[in-house]
Amino acid sequence: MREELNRQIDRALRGLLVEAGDQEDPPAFSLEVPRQSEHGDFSCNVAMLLAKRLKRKPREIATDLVARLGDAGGLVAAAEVAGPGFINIRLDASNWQSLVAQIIEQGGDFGRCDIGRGRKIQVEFVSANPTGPLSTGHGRQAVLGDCIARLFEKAGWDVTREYYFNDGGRQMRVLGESVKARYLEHLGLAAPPSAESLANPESSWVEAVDGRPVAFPKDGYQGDYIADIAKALADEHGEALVDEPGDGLFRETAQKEIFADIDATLESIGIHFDVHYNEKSLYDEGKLEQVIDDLRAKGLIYEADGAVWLAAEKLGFDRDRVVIKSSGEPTYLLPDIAYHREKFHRGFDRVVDVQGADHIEQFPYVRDAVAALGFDADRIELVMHQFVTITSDGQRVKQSTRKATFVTVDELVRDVGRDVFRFFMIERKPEGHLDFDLDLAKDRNWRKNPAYYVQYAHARTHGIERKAAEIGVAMPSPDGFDAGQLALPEEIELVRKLGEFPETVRRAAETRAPHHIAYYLRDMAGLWNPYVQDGQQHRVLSDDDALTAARLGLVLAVRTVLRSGLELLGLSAPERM
RNA sequence: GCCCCGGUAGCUCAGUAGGAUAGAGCGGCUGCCUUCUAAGCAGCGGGUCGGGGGUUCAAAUCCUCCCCGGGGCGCCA
Repeated sequence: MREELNRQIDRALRGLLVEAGDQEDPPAFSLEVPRQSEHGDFSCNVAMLLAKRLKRKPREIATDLVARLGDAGGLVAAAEVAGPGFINIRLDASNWQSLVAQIIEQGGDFGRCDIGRGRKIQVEFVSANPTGPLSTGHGRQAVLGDCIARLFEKAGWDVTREYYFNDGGRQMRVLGESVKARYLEHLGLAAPPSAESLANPESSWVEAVDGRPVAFPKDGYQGDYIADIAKALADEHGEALVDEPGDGLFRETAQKEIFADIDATLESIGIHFDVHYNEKSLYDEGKLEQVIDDLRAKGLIYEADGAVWLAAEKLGFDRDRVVIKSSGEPTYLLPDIAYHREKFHRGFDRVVDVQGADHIEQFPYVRDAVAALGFDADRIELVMHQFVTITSDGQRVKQSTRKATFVTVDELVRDVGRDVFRFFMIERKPEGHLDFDLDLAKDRNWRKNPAYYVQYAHARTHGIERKAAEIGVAMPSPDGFDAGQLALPEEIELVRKLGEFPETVRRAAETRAPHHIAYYLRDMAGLWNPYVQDGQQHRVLSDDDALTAARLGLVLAVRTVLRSGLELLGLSAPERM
């Protein structure tokens, strides 16, 4: 509809330019849905854009264009000049009415597009190290990444959801040390600190427990889950593991169990990954050495102070970065570069990294290093998101990762349920802070809680269908009603909103911003709920068979779009509530 | 000091390929239950779009300077 209108305006425009003796191409004008419906279905700004070029008054140009548009026929019901030179266009109502049948016919495909043309895109998200339960920040990222992936699927991309599994490096060693410390403590063998602990500079921290000194790693993980794992190991093996290094069985057990928990958490909010990519495999397959060699060949690697450096200044950064520490261990940067190069080797046309704001600084190094290795850096995109705060009773709920007093995804999901969790996490634009209103999220009142409000709008379509069945009225087929019956302003309004869905999906996909879908759904529900509620004015089920059929068609169209939208956010679309 | 992100109604936030009278939810106030779910709906009140300059026919939106908040600037990840 929009495209057709665009063509017609373009044709009128070219005619006008030819007559004016102007050889240039017409300007790129906008054709938007005005805020106020009194301004018509579409509004065009082209006359104002041309004013200077043609040295004529905008309103004059607009008037000429409207005259030329007159021949359009069929599509346009009325076009008028307004304000400083807008051309406001009202479409013939039949255009909107026929949309209802189209939506029903297309079903879940309404809103789908083929921007991706089947190309391969990878969305990497969560990628949390298996050192503890998922925090709310991870939860936000999980929902965000998943919704972005859903949008890409809707836009015709072949999507791979990927979790980069950090199982190499120091962090996992500290995890193992932490478990071992708790293991010794549990067996009453913790004091004094073991020789191994004291010999290791990373394990020299001594913590007082019940007045006794206990060896515990510096920056160790203090959560109860560590003690639980330790206890399970003690129960199973007794004192047999006293001489086992922290980096061995302790680390492996902790990693496995914690990851299983993470997986279960993600499962509980409906998130699945296609690939779990192991950092360790990059080590095992020699990818790190390859990257070093290739970067060295480009003159971007040098040695100094016993470490290996990336000459980042040559790439325009303000300082160089260590990629292999003097200890011989790579920093996170090296495997990251290797990993991202692998993404291209694996054939992805486009790569999207979803990351928290704390990682933002690192991204350019990875991207530009991969670019230096000969890949198109524009094909790597970053979606950055800020963190989550939890508010209850007007107060911030205090969170500390170090003390392991943070609110976990599990706790939140237990309190508010999966659908509300997802909706609240996706409702804000990624780059802004997200304030999770726990009281509102817990509120079962559908009027207040926006997640329920949208779901309830969907459930209402089924409520009407149930009522129809009761009185023996069948739901119509796409060609089984005359949509011309839908003539009330609020009905046209509803259909117009339905018509915006494809454009909304496209925009959300292109800008990687799923919150647009959440807002669209609230708007849609905000039109539909009142329509249903105010049934004195326009009951769907009435004595007028033709009108009833048309309104039931509207019910089906609304349901189709609401369900598609909920699906894009990964929410259920309940039939009754 | 440098880099990134925010600053829009009492609160939480939409709105940036420049468009007309800046929107929503929550909270507040006032109404509506013989109804396809009142777990709902209608209405009212609420604003120097952080501030100053600039570009433009037109700026919340673009440029610039400043203020405030968050994050980051490691041989941590």
